[in-house]
Amino acid sequence: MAVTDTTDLDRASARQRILDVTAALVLEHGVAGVAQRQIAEQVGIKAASLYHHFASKNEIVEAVFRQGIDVMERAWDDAAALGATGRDRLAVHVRAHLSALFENGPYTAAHVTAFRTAPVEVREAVVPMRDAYEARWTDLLNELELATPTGLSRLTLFGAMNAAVEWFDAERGNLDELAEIIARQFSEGVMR
Amino acid sequence: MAVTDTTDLDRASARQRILDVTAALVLEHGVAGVAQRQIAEQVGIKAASLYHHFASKNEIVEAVFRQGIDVMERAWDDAAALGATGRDRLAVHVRAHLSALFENGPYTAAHVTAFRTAPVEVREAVVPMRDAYEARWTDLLNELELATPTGLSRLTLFGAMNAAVEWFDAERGNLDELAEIIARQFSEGVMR
DNA sequence: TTGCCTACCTAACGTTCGTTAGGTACGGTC
DNA sequence: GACCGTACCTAACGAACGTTAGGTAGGCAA
Repeated sequence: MAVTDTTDLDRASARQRILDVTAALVLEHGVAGVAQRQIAEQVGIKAASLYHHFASKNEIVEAVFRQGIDVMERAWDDAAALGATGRDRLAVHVRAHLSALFENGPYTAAHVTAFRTAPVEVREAVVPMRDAYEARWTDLLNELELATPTGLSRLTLFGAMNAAVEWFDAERGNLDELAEIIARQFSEGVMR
Repeated sequence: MAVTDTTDLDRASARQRILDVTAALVLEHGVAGVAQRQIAEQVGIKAASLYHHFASKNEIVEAVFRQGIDVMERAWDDAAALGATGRDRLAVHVRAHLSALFENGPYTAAHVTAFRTAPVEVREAVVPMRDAYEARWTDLLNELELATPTGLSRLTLFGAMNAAVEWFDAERGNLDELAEIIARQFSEGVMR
């Protein structure tokens, strides 16, 4: 008595279309700057129909933020599978984070720019997922034994990477180059 | 027939109180997330009375952003007056930028976090002022002859510094230390 | 054929938004 | 004492907000 495949796909794709346009709008205007009527219009439905897929605006925004982390974690896993060592390991993961920001939809970019000003309930619901991703970086930086204290280097490194959202042009820029430069700046003091 | 001093002061201080609470609220919630009634309440007046001091919400926000740049430029000038050379020059100006972010009210912090998602009209009006501040950094980094191309190093450096808004605790943290660490990370390749 | 589920719709709710009109109380100027 | 500008106020405007109630059209199941 399972639901048919087509229904599953339709339901999933409608949901995904809503999240796609919400992520793009949130990236541009912030959470409070996006209206559900605006989301609905770009999806091609009426605002009230959003409630067939999500229970509230906050729930949509929360799903966008979660997917932003999903994208980062998938990029991390792909990078880890490369099996790089020492300084290269840092470069590879920096490249992966930049990939999440620019090569997999607006989710991660929306997350890193809009999370801080989102409603408390949304933030609190997403914090555990965020922490898990940050912990991966903390572990990596610890293992690399940088000259700078791990906590600080993670925070400034995140700053340098995430700030690219404000200026990097995904059409023209070269992400490999950017990743190399950022990794080099942060890898003084790597032991092995 | 000049207006009396007390009136000038009152007018200026009322205006400044409005900007103070607006900057703090914008830093926390973003431009779209702040209502004029909320600003007015914290100032201790009614929303309609804001129009005695500013012509619109956008005008208030624009004034906040401009003051954010003012604070940065004053900090820059103070730092320049120290007459440091070589690597120290970078450290001194990094420290100044952090001072603007954390030691002179919420203006600069509000600017760097909320500018990107502000209404176009507001952004366009403020862009020339922003560019002037950025040009100071471009010149400085050019003179220091870093290994990394000037354009990129300015952008990642701004990222690392501004990101501190998201995590740095002005009560507990040490800005001198943070400035030292950031400057060190970005000063590999300084010639003299 | 009937009935149910899905994916939307129209219409409207109460609230909040930025903004305007038109006061009032008060300190200083003539 | 009449007058005027300043700094606020109350009241209200239309528009937009998130959200809810109650449809409808079409596909699938029995």
